[in-house]
Amino acid sequence: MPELPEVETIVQGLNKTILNKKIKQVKIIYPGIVKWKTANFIKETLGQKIKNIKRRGKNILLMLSQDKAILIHLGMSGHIFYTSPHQTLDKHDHIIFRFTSGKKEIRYNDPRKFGKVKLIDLRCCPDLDKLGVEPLEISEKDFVNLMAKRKGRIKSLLLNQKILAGIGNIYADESLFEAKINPLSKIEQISPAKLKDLHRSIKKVLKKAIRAGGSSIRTYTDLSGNTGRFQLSHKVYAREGESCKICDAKIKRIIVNQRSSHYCPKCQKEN
DNA sequence: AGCTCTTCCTGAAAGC
DNA sequence: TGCTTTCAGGAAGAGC
Repeated sequence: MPELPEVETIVQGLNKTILNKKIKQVKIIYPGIVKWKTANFIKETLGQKIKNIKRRGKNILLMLSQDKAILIHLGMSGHIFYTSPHQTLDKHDHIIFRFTSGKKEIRYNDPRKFGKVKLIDLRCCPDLDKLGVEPLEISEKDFVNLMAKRKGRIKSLLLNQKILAGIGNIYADESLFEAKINPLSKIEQISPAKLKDLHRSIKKVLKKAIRAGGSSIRTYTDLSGNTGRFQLSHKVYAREGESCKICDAKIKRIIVNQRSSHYCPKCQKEN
């Protein structure tokens, strides 16, 4: 599941490989991923230069001009590969971008087809406009104020892209463990001091994950097919039944708002 | 407003 | 062994 650190890693990789390259060919094998009329998408992107590559939440933005960009959201199982054109096509390769320079091409691969690719105008783009603040950019004060305005369970809030953009299930669980907050906790019951802990924890976890090249739980890899290393540092995610690395209690998994949540019942007491 | 359920989709894992 | 069922979850939308 590509979340902020994985997407950030991919964006860094793209900046090293396709920056300033001009799109020579766009092959759409499975049009369902492209949320735009196929012919128009090809017409609008052909001949365009990748002027910059940015991340916003879990979205990858291939900037074609000041206002125009190709937006890629990897969904659950989306991959971007930078590979030789001679490489045999995988059955889940859906889109191919070829460039006027360089020997390799970009392939969008997505077994579960939850991802999307579209051409957007940044002056008016609901996909981006609706997103909340970047968790690595928000100040402690703003974070506490943002939380204070909200009700409901802290876990759901962390997953809500309209409030904080980029955190998914892995980093929500890891951040809550780091801050010693139970995923079921109601926001209004969490003290400002604890919210400050959470703010610090989110940044710490995300930064560490970016440095580790993201988490490879099931299928995530970078552009070259290399796995990340942060899964080795996970303290709760996908560790149900295993021992807490701090207190030795057994890690529990529960469902919070349709999402599985992993936590240590001893370190993260409900208040 | 927030919670729950549903849909999209397929590979992996579990169950029989 | 091999078939069938369940589960995983990012995001959106419906209904409460």
